[in-house]
Amino acid sequence: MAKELEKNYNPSEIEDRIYTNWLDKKYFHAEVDRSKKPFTIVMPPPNITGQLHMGHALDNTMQDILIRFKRMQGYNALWQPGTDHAAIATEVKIIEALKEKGIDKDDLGRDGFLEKAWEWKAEYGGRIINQLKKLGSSADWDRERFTMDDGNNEAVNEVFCKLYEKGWIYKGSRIVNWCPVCQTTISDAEVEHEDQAGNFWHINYPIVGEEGRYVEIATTRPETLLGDTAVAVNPEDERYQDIIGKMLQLPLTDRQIPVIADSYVDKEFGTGCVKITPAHDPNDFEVGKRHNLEEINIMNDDATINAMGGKYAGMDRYEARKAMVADLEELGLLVKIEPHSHNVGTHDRCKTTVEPLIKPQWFVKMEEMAKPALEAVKNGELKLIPERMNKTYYNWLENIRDWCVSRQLWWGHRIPAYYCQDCGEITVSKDAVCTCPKCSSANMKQDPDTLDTWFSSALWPFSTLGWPQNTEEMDYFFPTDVLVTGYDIIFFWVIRMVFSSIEQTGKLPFHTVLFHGLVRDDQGRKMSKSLGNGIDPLEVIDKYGADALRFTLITGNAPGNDMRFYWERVEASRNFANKVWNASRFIMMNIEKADVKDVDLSKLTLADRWILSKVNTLAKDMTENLDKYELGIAASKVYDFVWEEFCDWYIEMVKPRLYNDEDETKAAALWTLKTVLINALKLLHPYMPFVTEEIFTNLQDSEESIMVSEWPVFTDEWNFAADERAVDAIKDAVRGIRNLRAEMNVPNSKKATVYVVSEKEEVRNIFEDAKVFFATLGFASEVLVQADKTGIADDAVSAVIQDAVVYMPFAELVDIEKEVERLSKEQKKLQGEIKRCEGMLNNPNFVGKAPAAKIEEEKAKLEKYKGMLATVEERLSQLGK
RNA sequence: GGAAUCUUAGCUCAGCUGGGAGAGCAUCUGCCUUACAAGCAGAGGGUCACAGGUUCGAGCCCUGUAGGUUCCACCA
Repeated sequence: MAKELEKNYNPSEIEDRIYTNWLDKKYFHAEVDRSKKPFTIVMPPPNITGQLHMGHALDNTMQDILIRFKRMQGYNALWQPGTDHAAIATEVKIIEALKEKGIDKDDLGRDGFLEKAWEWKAEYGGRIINQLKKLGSSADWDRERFTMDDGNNEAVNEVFCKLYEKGWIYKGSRIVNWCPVCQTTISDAEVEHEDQAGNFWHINYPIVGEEGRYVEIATTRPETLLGDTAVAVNPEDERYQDIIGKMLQLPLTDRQIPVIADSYVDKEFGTGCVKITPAHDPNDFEVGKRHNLEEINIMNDDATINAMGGKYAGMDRYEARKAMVADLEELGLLVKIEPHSHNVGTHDRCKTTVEPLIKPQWFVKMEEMAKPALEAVKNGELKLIPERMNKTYYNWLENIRDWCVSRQLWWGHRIPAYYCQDCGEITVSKDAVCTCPKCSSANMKQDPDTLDTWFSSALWPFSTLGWPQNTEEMDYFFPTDVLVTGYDIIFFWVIRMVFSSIEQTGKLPFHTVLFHGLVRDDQGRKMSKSLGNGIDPLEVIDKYGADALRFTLITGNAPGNDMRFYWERVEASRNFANKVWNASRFIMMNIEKADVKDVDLSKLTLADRWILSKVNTLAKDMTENLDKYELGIAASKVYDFVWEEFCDWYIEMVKPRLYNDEDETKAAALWTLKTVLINALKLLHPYMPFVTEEIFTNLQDSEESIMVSEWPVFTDEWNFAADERAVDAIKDAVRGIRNLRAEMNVPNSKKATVYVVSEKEEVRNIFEDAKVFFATLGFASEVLVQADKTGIADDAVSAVIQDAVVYMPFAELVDIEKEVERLSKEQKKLQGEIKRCEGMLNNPNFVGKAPAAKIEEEKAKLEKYKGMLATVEERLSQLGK
C-alpha cells in the first residue's frame, strides 16, 4: 500500500537519508563476480586541496548516470574513486598555511614538512569526497584510493624503473621551464602562453677593433644580455657577410663574443641580428649546441641575477632590465625602444613568467610511446567523443617532445634514483639502495626531486586496480570502459594514461573517452576565484536539490561543448522534480483506495495501451541514446514523456475513470498509472536518483531500491502502433476544441455539445470510445459522434482534423467574422502544404531518385491535406465566403 | 603562424547518418479545474551569419567571406 507524500518535493529532507541507506546497503560496492559482465569507470581523482566546483559536479554527474544505467542493466558496475596528491597545488597550499603560522618550509626540513603535509591531507583530503557524495555519486567508496598510497607508490616506482632500464627515462641537462615563484621545473604542458605588451630594445654591440662600428641587435629581454655568448645572423644575409666570424664587445661586461651564422635567424625580422643566450632561451640553446657555445647561467632560482651578472647581481630580472637599459642609454648603445607585443610563457598555476633555464632533470622519452597511442585512435580502437577531439589528439602526439618529469618539490613520489657520493654512479631501483653496486661505497644519496603529479595519474586506471600485482580486479575490471573528463586535460592526463597503459599493460586503459566542456557563468566567462563568479554546487544542492543540479548540468548541452550556468535552468529542473513528485502523489492517493495487484488486463483501454506503448518506445530510445553517450538527448526525452504525455495527457484522460467507482476499467487505469510511473521513474533514475528513489520506495514494496531494480527493456507486448495513431487523432480533436474555445473566449464554465463528424466508421469508433475524454479535456457537456451534419447549426465553429470535423455550436457566442478569418488562415496553410507536396511529386527527378518510402510518405500527406482542405473550403462556403 | 569550434525564436541552447524548423526561459491571452500556481490551457515569434557550389532535396555536405570563442606554436 502506497504512502502519502508531502505536497511539495523537499530534497533537503530526504537526500542524506537516502544516500546513507544506499551506503549501508553496499549498493555502490562491486566485487569480482565472473557470472556478470563488468562495467568500469575510473573517476578522475580530484585534488585533495580541491573544493567541489561545477566542473566536478558535471564530470561526476555524467559518470554517475552511466554507472547507474549500466548497474540497472545488470552489469557488475564499478566506479573506482580516489584522490590525487596534486604535488604543486598541495605543496603551495601547505606552504601558505605554514606561513600563516609563521613557519618556514626550510626550517621544517624535508621530513618535518612531509609530516605536516600528511597531517593536512588527513584533515582536508576527505572534504571533496564528502562533497561528491552530496551529489549522489554512487562510486565504490570502499575502494577509494590515493595517488600516494602504498599501491600507487609501488606502481610509480615500477614504471620509473622499467622505463629507465629501457632507456626511455633519462637524466639530462637541458633547457627547462622554471617557475621562479614555485621554485621548480614544470613541463611544457604546464606552460600557458599569453600575449603581453612589451618592448623591442635595439642595442648596439661594438665590433672589436673597428672603432665606431656596431652590430645592432633587437631583443625583448635585454637583461639576458649578460648571458650572451654570440650574435647570430643568417648565413645568406648579404648585409652581414663581412662581420661573420668577427668578435663583438658585449656591452656592460668585459666579455667578447663572436658573430656566427645560423639559418635559424630570419633575415626579415628585427635587425636580422640575434643575440644568442643559450642558458636562457630554448632556441638559443639549440643554436648554442650547434656552434659549441658556452652556456652562461646568469640567474638564481628566484630569477634574481647571480654572480655572473657583475654589478647587477642580486637584482630581480626586471629590476636588472631597467638598470641595464638605463646604463646602455648612458653609454649611447641604446638605439631605440619599439613597443612590441610578444608571447610569454607563464606557469599555469601561479601565472608567473616562466624562466627558461638549464637544469639537470629527468625526462621521459616520448618518441616510441607516442606511436601506439596515436595508432589506437587512428584505427578506431580508442574512441573520442566528440570525434573532433581526434585532431587535437593527433596534433599533440605528432609534435610531442620529451616529458620533463622531475620536480623540485617535496610532496610527491620521490625519484627512485640513488647517487654514489664517492664514484658518482647512478643507480635506479625500486628498493632503497644503500651500497653502490659499482664501488661498494655506503655513501649513497637519493635524488631529492619528486615526480610530476601526472606521472602517477597516468597510471591511475590500472594502479587503482592493483597493478603491478596480478590482482583479480586487474584481470576482471581492466581495461575500464569509458573515461569521462574535460577536454582541458586531454594532454595532461588522457594521452598520458593511454601511452602508459599500452606500455605497461599492453592494453588500452579504456575504449571510449567522453569529453565535456567547461561550465561558465551566465555571461560566458570562466568561473574563477579571482573573478569571484564561481557558483558553489553545494549551494545549488542546498537550495534546489542534487537532482535539480544534475538535471541542469546534463540537459541542453552536447558533448565537448561549454555551457553557461543559469539559476533559471536549475529552477526549471527543480520544477520538473516537483512535477514527478506530484504526479506520483496523485497516483498514490488513488492507489490507496484500490487494489492494483489483481487486475484484469483485458480491461485495458485505448488510452492505457497508448501510454504503455509510449513508455515502451521511450525505454528503447533512451537505451539507444545512452549507449551512444547522448546523455542530454535521453534526458530531454524522459522529461517530455513525463511532463507532456504522462501528466498532461494520460493522467487527465484517466481521471473520469478514477472518479467513477462503477467504471469497470478503473482498476486497469490504476494498474497502468502505477506501471508506467514505475518505468518512467526507472528511466529517470540515473539523472535524478534521489526523488525517484523516494517515490519508488513509497510506491511499492516488492523491491527495496530503484537503483538495483531492472532497467526497462522494450517489449513487443506493449507495442500498440494503431492505438498510438488513434490517440493522436483524439489529441488533435481535443486541441482543436481547446483552440476554438480560447479563440472565441468561451469560459470553461460554459460547457457545450461537441459533434464529431466523420464519414469513416473506424474513425467514428475511435471517437465513440473517446467520448469520455472530452468532458474533462475539452469541457464538453455532451459528445455526439455521427456520419453527417444532421442537427448541427451552420454557424457552429469547427476544427478540421484528418478524416473528421469537430463542431461546437456556440450560437450566441460565435463571431462569424472571426471564424471565417480562422478558417481562411487554415485554408492558406493547407494550400501551402499541398503546393509543397505537389511540387515534389510532380518533379520527375524526385520521383525518379528519391527512395520509395519517401515518395509514399509524401503521397499520403498530399491525400490528407487535400481532404482537410476540401472540408475547410466547404465550411467557408457554408458561411457564405 | 597552424588548427578546432561557433553564428538557429527576445535570451540560453538542442537538432542523430541531408527528406516538412525544436526546447527551456521570456512575452501576450485566459484559468486558484479536488496531483502540482514550482501549475493548467491557448497564442505570437526564425530568408537556421553572408555568398557560391554539390543534390531531386541543404540548418545539416563542400568552398569562400565576416564576426566570436578556444587550443596549439621557439620568431629574437
